[in-house]
Amino acid sequence: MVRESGGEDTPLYCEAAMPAPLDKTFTYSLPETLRRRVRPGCRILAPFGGRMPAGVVLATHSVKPDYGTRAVLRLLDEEPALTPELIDLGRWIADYYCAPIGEVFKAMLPPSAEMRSAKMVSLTLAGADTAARFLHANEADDPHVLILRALGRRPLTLPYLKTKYGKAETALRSLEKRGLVKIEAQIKKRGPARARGPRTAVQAGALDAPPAKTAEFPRIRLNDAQQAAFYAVSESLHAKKFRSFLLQGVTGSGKTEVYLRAIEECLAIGRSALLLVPEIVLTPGVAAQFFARFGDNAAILHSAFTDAQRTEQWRRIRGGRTRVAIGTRSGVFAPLADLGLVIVDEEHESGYKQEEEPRYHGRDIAVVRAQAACATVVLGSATPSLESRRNVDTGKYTMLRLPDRIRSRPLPAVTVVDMRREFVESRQNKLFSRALANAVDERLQTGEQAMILLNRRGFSVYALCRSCGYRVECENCSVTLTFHKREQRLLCHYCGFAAPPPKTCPACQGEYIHFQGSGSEKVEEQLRNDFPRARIARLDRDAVRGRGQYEAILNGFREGGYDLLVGTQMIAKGHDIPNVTLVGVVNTDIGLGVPDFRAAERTFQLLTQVAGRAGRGDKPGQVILQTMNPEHYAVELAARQDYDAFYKRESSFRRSLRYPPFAVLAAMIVRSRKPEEALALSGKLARHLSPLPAGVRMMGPAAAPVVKLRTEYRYQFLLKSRSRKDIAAILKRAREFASAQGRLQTALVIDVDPMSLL
DNA sequence: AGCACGCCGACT
DNA sequence: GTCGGCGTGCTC
Repeated sequence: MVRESGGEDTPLYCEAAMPAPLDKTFTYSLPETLRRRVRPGCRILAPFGGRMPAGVVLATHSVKPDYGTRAVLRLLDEEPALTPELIDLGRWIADYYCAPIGEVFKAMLPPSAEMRSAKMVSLTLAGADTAARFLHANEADDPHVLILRALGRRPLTLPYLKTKYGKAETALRSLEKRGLVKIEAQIKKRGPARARGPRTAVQAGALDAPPAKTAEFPRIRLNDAQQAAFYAVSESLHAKKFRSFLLQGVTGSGKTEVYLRAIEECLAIGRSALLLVPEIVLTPGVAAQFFARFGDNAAILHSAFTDAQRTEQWRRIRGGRTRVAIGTRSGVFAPLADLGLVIVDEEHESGYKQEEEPRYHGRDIAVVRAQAACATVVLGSATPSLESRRNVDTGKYTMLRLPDRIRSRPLPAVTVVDMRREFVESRQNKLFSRALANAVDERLQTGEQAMILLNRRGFSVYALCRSCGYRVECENCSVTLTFHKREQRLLCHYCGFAAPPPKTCPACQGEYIHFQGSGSEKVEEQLRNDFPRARIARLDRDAVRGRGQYEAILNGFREGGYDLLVGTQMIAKGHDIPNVTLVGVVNTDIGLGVPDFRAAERTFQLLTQVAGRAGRGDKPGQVILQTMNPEHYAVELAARQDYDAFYKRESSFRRSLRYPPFAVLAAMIVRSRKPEEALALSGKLARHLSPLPAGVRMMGPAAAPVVKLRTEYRYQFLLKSRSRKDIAAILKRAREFASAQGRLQTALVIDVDPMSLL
């Protein structure tokens, strides 16, 4: 090991995580001016390949590497952006999830950093000469001339020139070749962003809702169960040791109030607190409630904010100006110092899992982070994930229950309608059973409201030719296109591809194209048909295109502007509308047919959740579940609102087939634009990995349920084992194999603890 | 992932 | 002859 002398505490090099899908870190030399200023956790700009991206310094040292180094160009943070605690967390994530370390650290920071470097185009001496000659030329449409003229005034960025002038790319290339301009990766003029004075998100206009006054959200007296839960959490907070709780409470049992008290207690002790919520729950209304309680001491991290707003909120946390952060998935990386409490609300929500690199689970990271910080973690849900619930059984988590709805509202009465019998008895193939139609009618008479759920977007599931059976498929994915009637187009729900609905069959020119199956849009239309006087609103991804639409529709419904609300699972999430006394589920079976071991769990959770929307006021609620599988345990037990029985039943299924939480699962997907390449590589990988250690089972390679996704063909492996160590070792070998195959690193996707197998 | 470099068809 | 397509290989 060669040590150079740089003085005791003046490092000569830094190790940095750079944004590329690579497992390694990169060593840069530090120019003299930066040697004392660059510290672990700081962001830097450094030359990397042909660009100048932002990286994160993980360590500094004076050990000369045995390869040449390039110098850090610029320091972006005088104060480290990441604490040592978060650097360790990032390293852990990269290791645990087999994720490229640079991608991990990029995901841990607000998004603006990357934008600070850009390619600059400037004139060479010869170029300046030529530009001067063209100054008064009249060839106004030649991009070469236009660009030279523009550059004659000052250097410009490449992206700017590309948007301003057509064919800029081509023109610049030839200008560069002729030595008239030079293109260099450089940083923009702007200096390192400086922290501004303290401003809350409300003041910054980050939220649409008016700043609420504290009086609007009075402190509610806790009931006995809430009190007991709060005491348990409080005790743990005071102990300042790592401890995990699972807070199980049915919808409306007052979990939020327990969270708020716990956060207050944590602040009183002098430590900071973090609350994670699923994307959909973090609306301006929720944010306002939070600000009302914690005022300027709260920061909100939400992907719906602009980059500038997110950076602003992040800086307030990092600067210690706020001790409470509320955020969605990536909020788990909030740079709070001295963290005492982490709460994960609706911990079972799949939205906590990031479905792109790095594929981490926000809830699981929350627990790991809490452990490292000696903090208390509270996972809350009405329908806990099997993983979390099992951790109670094994003693890792302490269970806290809130069994009652506050003010003792009764649980709704649930009816299961067997749609097979319905057809036999009514001889009609209708979307709504007689029971549901009658129940809706009743609500319209009494002025009460109803929610109708069909968990699928669009109008119909596919366009089918009556003559030859051809079904219109996506150009990029191996799935059928969904018909969206209002927009009059066929849409791919996987990649967004859109096509006009064909008038005749593309395969046989047949004239009878039939739109088969039903989505939320058709439910809406059918309701308008059957109940012409009802005022109907729809809530799904298509209806909430613009900012604030979600809230607008929901508020309209809450305020009585509509009688019926139709929608996908979006209508099932966290909101309280007292006048709703009926919830109808048109087709409970949609999720059950999915080839995924979590199908039953997801169905149970959705049905339980949506059923909880009925009768939250003083009026009792009614729930009608239409199904072809009335005997399926997910349907039956959701109808009985019996979580414990579901947990038992589902556990025995998972145990016998060795699925999580009784085994560790990892998915590997080999992908390529060429189907034969994907197939060949997956075969090679399988051979490379065998023989597997005892106790590890590998399923596949097999075509992924959606073989072709976004123009790529995918073959899937599933690894199952009791031993996480064994799985990790295999994944490591798989990655090394992929690297050794050349440019194929990104051809292998690894998903540790996958939530979805599509 | 970007991005540069390099080697082959169809245009001025 | 050049332009520009995208296969190949690398990034301290």
